[in-house]
Amino acid sequence: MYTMNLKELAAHLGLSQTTVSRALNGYPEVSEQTRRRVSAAAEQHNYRPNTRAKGLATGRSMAIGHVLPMSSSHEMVNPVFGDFIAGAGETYARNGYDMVISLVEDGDQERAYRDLRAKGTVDGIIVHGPKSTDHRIAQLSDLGLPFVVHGRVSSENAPYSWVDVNNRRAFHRATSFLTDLGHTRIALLNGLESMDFAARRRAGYEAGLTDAGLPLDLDLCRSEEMTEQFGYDAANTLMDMPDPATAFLVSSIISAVGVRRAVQERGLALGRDISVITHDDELSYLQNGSDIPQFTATRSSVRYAGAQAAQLLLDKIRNPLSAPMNKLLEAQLVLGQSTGPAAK
Amino acid sequence: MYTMNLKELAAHLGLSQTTVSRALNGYPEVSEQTRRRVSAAAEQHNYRPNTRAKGLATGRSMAIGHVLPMSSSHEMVNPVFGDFIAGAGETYARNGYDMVISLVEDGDQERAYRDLRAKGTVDGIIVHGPKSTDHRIAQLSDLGLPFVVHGRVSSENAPYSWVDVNNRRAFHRATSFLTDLGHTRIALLNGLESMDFAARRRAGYEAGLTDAGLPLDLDLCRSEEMTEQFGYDAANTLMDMPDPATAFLVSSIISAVGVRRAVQERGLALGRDISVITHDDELSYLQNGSDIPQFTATRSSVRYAGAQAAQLLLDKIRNPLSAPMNKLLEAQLVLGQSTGPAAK
DNA sequence: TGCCGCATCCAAAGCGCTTTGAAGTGATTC
DNA sequence: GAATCACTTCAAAGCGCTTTGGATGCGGCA
Repeated sequence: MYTMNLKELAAHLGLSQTTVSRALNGYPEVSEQTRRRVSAAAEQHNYRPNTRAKGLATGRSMAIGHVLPMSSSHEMVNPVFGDFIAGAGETYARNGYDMVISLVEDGDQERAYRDLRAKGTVDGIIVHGPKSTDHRIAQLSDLGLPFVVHGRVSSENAPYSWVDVNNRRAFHRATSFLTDLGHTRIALLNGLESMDFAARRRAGYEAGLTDAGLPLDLDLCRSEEMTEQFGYDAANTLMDMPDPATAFLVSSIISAVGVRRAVQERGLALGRDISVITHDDELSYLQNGSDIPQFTATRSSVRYAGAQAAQLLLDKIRNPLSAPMNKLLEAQLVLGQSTGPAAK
Repeated sequence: MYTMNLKELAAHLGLSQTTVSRALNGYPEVSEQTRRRVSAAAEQHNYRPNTRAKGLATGRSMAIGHVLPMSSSHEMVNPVFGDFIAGAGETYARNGYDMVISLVEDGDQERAYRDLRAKGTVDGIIVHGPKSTDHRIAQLSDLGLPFVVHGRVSSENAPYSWVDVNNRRAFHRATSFLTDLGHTRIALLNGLESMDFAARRRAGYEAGLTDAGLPLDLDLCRSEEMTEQFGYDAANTLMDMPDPATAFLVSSIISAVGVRRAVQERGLALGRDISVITHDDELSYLQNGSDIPQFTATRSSVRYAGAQAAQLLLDKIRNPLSAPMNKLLEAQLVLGQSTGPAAK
């Protein structure tokens, strides 16, 4: 299919490129009449300005980069990512931005950011999977490339933009809820605790135990990639202990599904024999029940977080001198069918 | 951080832009000595050619577009997408390509492709979620933009490039496996049957029934977005029928998890009271057991499919005149713990 | 009549790169 | 010594757009 460019369109209209460009970009120094004529012709010939040429001229790429760390050992794309970009993508689309995804190995992170910056591929980036100690923040600040972090970095005390869930409070509340129900053997099935979010959840969990005067038992704490299999295996191990867990606090609904499998396989019932609270990102394909939530959960839409992060980033790009902005989302504690009083 | 451009680098070296450009791009008409000198300087100053400028000059964008249809009713990003792009992304990275994602509403599809083409954002695209009847193929062929389909389009008889799983055969075999075990009430929990892959699975299922001389009972066939909740609800309904299903053939491990939940909630056991076979895309976060597969399954790595599709597309871009290429992946039928002989 | 201001429009430069066509330099050949 | 050649290097054009700094024409005003 043939595609017209500005020069040809201008020639076709008997106008200069300048005028056509201005007409299409809504500049005032062009009469309403010609603007309409230009618009009509552009529409008819299906003219779209070439992104690269436009970008070269304006110095902006109208694209946002998402950098996903993948440790070379287990190259997984977290399922919450899908819903996150669904939210972000909608915001981008509304504002005429494209979304480019980079899957980067842990070692190459630094280079990846430099490249993105030097090559000018994107106008800003969203940082995924921040760790408790993460040099990327400092590095990105140096680079002068606008960015927003999905999550936070505890080690970083200079200000930067982020969108995060109040993970600590969520898990604190969840733990307290379980201790109030009389549970004393509460297991924590957490994500990798090098990840910032997981460390915060851990802290919330510990605070909850402390509130109830319960000791921290490291045997009850597991920390791994949050797969279904992890939930299953960990639950089995923990229920087989001499002094077994009676409640599980789980970092992802995916692992919670694994816990449920282990529980049900033993002929036990969730909410009666074993209590489970999970964090629920409101994944579209793995919803927590329809009417009554299946799991009691700390709920926070990751899709919404994506939309928010995208918006913050676009604002930052529009106004580069603005101070870093933060958004702390509170998770709801929703009551489901997976929790109940501890057996006597 | 300061970034150098070609002009400055050339000036710094006391060479022309031509020579520097050629040195860096490996052209022969430059002496080894100067090439080394140039490379060293480029490395030292962290020079990366600007993507947009390079693209403008070469006419290529070094980016691949992934277009995800999202019906406006339920805007879901399929979880298999994550693993697919993990596979594709690796191939792109190795070849210096970027990956840009477009989330497009069903109505805007046509326009989205025109735009992508006219704006020159990408050199080729991967088409996701093809339907049995899908005009996008014809349209893309018209556009002259290289593309590869993840899946196929039954309505299309002109050749085009695709990567697909042999869904029909996989579900045929799975059905036969169940009938061989003596099951006569086999339910099909399928994806939306407007989707091509789902239609093919349906056909395989029907062929399997026919082979065994079993009638097609439409009450046993469900077709929806493949969520966990769908599996749960459908399983409950089908087990409550007067002449209930004793086996389930499920299109996604996510829905299979829902089926399992329904089964276990009733105190029934998978593989003994109820048989389940699911399709298993080998999702990294939802693996089908570790040593012994939990579910008997038709298995095919969607991550691998992503890598293959990407490779086909890059080949096509490199050699635009080549004939369309296809890759039909055979699913393995792996035996797990979720199937057993029908109860007498 | 002459001048100014306003509303429109335009030519040309520039964004950072690749690539064409040509030129400079020795070394080699007759 | 001139002509040829291979090897390096370069100046400049061009990719498709935006934007600067004029031009042009017209009515209004003194």
